[in-house]
Amino acid sequence: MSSKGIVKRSEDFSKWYNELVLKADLAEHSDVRGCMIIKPYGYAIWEKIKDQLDIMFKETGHQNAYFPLLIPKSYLSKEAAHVEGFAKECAVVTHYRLKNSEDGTGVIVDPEAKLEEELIIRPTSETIIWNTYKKWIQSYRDLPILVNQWANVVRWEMRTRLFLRTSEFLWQEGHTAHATKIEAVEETEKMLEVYAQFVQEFMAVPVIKGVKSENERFAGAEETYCIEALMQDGKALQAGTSHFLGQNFAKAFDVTFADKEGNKNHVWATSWGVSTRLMGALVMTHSDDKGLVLPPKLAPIQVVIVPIYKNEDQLLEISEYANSLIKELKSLNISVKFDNDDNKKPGWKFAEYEMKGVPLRIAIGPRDMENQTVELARRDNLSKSTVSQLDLPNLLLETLNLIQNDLFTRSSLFLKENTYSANSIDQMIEILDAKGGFIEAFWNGDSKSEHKIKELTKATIRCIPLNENQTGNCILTGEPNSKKVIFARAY
RNA sequence: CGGGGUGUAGCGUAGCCCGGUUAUCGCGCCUCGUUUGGGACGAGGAGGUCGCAAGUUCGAAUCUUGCCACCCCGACCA
Repeated sequence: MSSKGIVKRSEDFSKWYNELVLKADLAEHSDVRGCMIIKPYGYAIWEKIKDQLDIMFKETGHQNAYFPLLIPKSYLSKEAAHVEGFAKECAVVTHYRLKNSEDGTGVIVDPEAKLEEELIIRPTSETIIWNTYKKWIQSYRDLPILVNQWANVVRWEMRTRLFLRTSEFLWQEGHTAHATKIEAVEETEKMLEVYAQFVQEFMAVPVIKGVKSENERFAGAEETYCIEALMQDGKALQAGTSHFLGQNFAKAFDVTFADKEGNKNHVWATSWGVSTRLMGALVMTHSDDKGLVLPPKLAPIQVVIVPIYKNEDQLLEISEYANSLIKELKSLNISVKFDNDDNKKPGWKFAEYEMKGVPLRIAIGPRDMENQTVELARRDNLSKSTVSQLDLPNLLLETLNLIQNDLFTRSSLFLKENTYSANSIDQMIEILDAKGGFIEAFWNGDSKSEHKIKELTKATIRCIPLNENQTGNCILTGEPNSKKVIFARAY
């Protein structure tokens, strides 16, 4: 690899992703296995994601709260399926103190300081939250509880990738409590809709909404709703999940409420989350061989201005114009950076901002100043044009909107073009081996068939699409009246 | 956690098989000057526990063992 650029997607998609994340300054590996350092530029994108989602959660009536990182080990085991799902990947705190080692070479765990009850670092917070909700809920008047928390969680993963799967990751987890099943199901579906809207409208990533098969369901859920996205290499990525938890956690933690008639009932629950994995989806959906491509709505810098000059006077003149332009752009809520760093040449800056995915670049040189123009370059399609300085701010605003739309149009087309239907296992394997993608096929609903298909094709059922009533013959068994599902090889 | 690979300056690397002066080169970094419309050029300079630990040896980047990290492929997963 040269110190410039990154490997091509067509050569090694996985390597391309890794290099891009590092070179675009999004994140790097920490010294602790499986953990990542999210760098300021990467974190700025995450903050944009977070801020927008937070607005949307609040618009739908939710409030933020914070529950502890450490959870008593015993809580996890209260819900059988839940402990089954998470026990194998929990970090455990066993001691609360260190002391100097006797040979003076460092510190050791103080064996005297063993915890009576070991604590686990949350892999998710259902247990501690439901243990708390028990205290919060007595009557139907206490319901619904609509709470979200922004937090970090730890799942001890065997194989990690920056953003896509790390041992510690950032996410939000919504946890709601309801008096009726209908209301809880509605909440689950509502939040799935919020996710779908956010991902499509802000990330410009098209998704398929559906529910998971039993195998793929969240540990402890009655039903897991999800949005599934398709990456450029033809692999699927689960972008968000929303779970209808039924009364499982209410029963496990004995959370009941008195209804209007005074009858005691168990509370109905939901939980839903998206994580820093969305960053991975963002990268793998839009970016190209020159680096990151960001949708304007999530770009920390939407417009970069690069001056081109031969002497101080020219720079001064360009700066003067640039500063007045910046003022106008700020009033239009466009984030802009004027890069007048004299140590870097324009060509270097061009490449750098392309790597970082800045949607629009303006280059201004003496020639432009003379003609009252600027050179405008779009990151998404790499087009360049010379445009008038007159009414430039509005043009930029329009172009940013255009880019946002074009990205979504393009990724939607990709999704459409890479969604196939298959009538036989052989055909499915053939398609998957050739180009990946989503495969629509019929499935008899049996877990055993699902496992068998996975064994044969390495593809899993990504989801059973919502509002899909079509039936046909099962791709494995040929059974009639099987339901239509989406298969793919997945991250 | 299994199989394979890699680890040498901030980054990328040569040297390792076959042990022997002061560890190679490029990029980046610092200073000065010239430059600036697609990753500039010259001169000078700084920068190294050769992943970590132990062992073999007169002598280890090089050989042996263990450990760690990362990458690829499996199993598991958001």
